[in-house]
Amino acid sequence: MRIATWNVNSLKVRLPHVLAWLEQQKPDVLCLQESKTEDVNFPAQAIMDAGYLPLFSGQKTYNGVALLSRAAGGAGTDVTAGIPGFDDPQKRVLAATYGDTRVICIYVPNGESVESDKYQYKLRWLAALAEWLRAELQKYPKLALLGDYNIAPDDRDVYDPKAWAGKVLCSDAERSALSSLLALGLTDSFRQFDQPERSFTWWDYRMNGFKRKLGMRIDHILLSAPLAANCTACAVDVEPRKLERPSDHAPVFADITN
DNA sequence: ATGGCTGCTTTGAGCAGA
Repeated sequence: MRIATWNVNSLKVRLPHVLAWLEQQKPDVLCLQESKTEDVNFPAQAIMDAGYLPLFSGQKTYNGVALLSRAAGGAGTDVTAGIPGFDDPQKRVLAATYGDTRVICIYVPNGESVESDKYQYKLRWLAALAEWLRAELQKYPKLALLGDYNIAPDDRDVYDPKAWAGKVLCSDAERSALSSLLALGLTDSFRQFDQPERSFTWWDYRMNGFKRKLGMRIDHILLSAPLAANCTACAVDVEPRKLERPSDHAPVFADITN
């Protein structure tokens, strides 16, 4: 199966790009973040017309996550929105089971800056996520955690690591929180394979960030051991970032046999 | 040089993103 993640920065604006990408890449499950769409306005019909079944948890203006799965593979089951026990009005988590694979779509808080209250919220949020995942992994040995983590794991994932040292997305506490997720038994599927230098998933709209290759790798696919063992590829597809009115993020996909 | 783009919002200046 092919699983993928894409922060679309408004599904309303990016719907044509998403439909084209589904047609071209034919993922079995695509996780979306920043749909910025209330559920009542979710473009479910257009998604279904493209041969996909949508699950969504959204709100006006900010956040919003969705899971799109190939209709032939059936709808997801055991759907969970949010982190159980973590009271949060922000719509950032959606999980569903496809066959025997648990797919969890996450939109980690940005954090704004290490001095911000939003940074503390980010760290609390990540701690709650890790606690919940510990239980999820017990229930679902085949688990994939995909999304916008808003964390660059390593200096090679940052265009200018010296300038970003200690800053939000790169701070020790954030990288430590990511390590805690990996310590649960998850693998960064992207680093299972040789990758081009300067592989990124987000580029600032300003200052021609994309053309100048000034980006960060902050969107990730983490796989539990049984899935990582059967993962045959993981890559960033930068093509949608070249389109008119692109999202500032590019999609990432992973291929898993069986 | 704290800007710069983009999307959104009881429509227009301000927030948020990263």
